[in-house]
Amino acid sequence: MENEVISKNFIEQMIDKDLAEGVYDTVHTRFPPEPNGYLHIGHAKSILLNYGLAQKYNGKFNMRFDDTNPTKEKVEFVESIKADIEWLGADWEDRLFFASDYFEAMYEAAVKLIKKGKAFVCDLTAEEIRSYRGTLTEPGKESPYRNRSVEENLELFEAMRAGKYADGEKVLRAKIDMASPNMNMRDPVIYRVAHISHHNTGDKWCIYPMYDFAHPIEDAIEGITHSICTLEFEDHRPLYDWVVKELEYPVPPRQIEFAKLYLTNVVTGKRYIKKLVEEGIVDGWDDPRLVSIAALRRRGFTPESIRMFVDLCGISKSQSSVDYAMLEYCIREDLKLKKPRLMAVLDPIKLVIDNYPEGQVEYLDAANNLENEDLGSRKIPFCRELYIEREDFMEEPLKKYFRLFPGNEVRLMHAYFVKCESFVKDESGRITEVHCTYDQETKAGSGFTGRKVKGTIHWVPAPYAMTAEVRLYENIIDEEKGVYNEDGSLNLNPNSLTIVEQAYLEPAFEGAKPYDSYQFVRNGFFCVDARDTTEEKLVFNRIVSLKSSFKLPKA
RNA sequence: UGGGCUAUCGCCAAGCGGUAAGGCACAGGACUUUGACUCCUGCAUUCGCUGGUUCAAAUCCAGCUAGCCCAGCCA
Repeated sequence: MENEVISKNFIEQMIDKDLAEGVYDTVHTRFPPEPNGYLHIGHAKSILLNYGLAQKYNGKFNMRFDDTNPTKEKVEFVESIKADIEWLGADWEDRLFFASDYFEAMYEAAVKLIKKGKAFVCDLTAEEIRSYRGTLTEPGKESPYRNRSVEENLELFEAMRAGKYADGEKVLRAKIDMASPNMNMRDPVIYRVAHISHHNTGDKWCIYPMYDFAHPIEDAIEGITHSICTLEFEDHRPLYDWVVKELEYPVPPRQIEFAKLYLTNVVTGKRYIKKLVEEGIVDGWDDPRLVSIAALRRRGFTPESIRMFVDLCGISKSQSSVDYAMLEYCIREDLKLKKPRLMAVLDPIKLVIDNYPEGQVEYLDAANNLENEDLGSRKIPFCRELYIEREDFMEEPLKKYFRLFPGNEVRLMHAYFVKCESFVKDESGRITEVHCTYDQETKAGSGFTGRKVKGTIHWVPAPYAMTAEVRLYENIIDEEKGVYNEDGSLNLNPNSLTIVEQAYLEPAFEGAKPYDSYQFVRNGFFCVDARDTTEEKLVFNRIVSLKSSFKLPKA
């Protein structure tokens, strides 16, 4: 079947090389988010990449919260992150870790550096450290505290831990090179004082390690072989390697960077999403217009579709922005064969079948999905009065329009051929009713071949139709102007607000559950809203529209 | 002459010295219980630019250009 050769991405090539050269004899990856917000589509790429690599190489995948800065972290976020990752299908088995559980080991590691003369306690203020650091083009200068004795450093560091200093009073710094062209190597701060309660360790600590120091230690402790992160950490790799080397870990992990996932016309920055949420422009982290995992789930995207998407995007080091259409393609592709195709009329117009006996009802058998018989079938009541889509009737047809117009015959999906005889307008000229006659011979499935019809339209039985709200979300970013304005602010699309339509549905929707996704014939893919649906009221969010090559000109 | 990274179709992305994969999007056509789906067909004489090496370069070398990242006691 699938005989296409999927070439390996550059990370897999590096791993192959490592394995071949015996640098590592296994593959161990991890996903290390800081619990300071919700996960979005970009994180999904990283999660699936790391988890996928572990699977491909028969290795292991760890889940680890990188919680070394208590000022930004919350348990609320660790719970949501765990839920999102599970939903995506990445399995960390019994390996759920917290960086904060390694604080003691990190403290010991810092002591080791001090003893080696590779770290010192610095009394400079934050501003002084900044000015001593130099600039991008000029080297920095050494701190006056740089040459304290090992003994003094040890004593001071212990006092830092004991809480003898206020926030900002002292820091521990690595002793590397103030003249390095790489800013990260100019004696980076590796421990700071912060008298604040930590979500995991409480008040046990008042000093916290910095990312650059903590991360390599976390990886080494867990036996991570390939520590995969995004491009902005490329400049940090020399420091990562320095820490791992000075601490003398027998099998040092390797950091590999890849490009973040950006989507066109979508806000992916955590900062901006937070702003949208706080200003009430969207109604929460799971607002369907966002691309957080929670939002995508609420909108009806499946884990499978997201995995397919991430797969399709590929892994590289070039900064890129993937077309939103690719995401839509993935959900269409995943749902089209596994979800029922049901009929719903979003903008109704009444259709009366004049030669169909008043009061008569027959239950037609309709396949749930013509392409997938496994989905079975349902019975739809058919009667004299139906609703059809307003755009499926034209008083004066455009060329190549083959739906309903005076004198034309079309098929009612799953039912009969119907021929338009007349129509009714109100005072304002708006069409209110279309009158047809049907041909009993032409019942769907009867094998009738007498004549053909160019168009087929969907419908709903008027007396039996259920009503529901359908929300059509527009992209929150203006598609033409792009994401940002010239001043760097977000370029919001005023039309992104929910457009609510009162839809008429077949009775089959009875019992629909939150997160259920459906195909509405010709209207696209919809998901039962998880937040706003009640027992009396069904609300659907549109996941994606179907493609349609015949577009009616706009009025 | 600060450092690091990246540049292949509108958007992703293979390619690793032997003469430009694939997907999305788009455009035609066939089919159709909807114009969806499916199925065909088309879509880079050219790889940021300029030179050089070679029988042969997107792939090697040199020089340019453009974009992204770095001066948190954030991650």
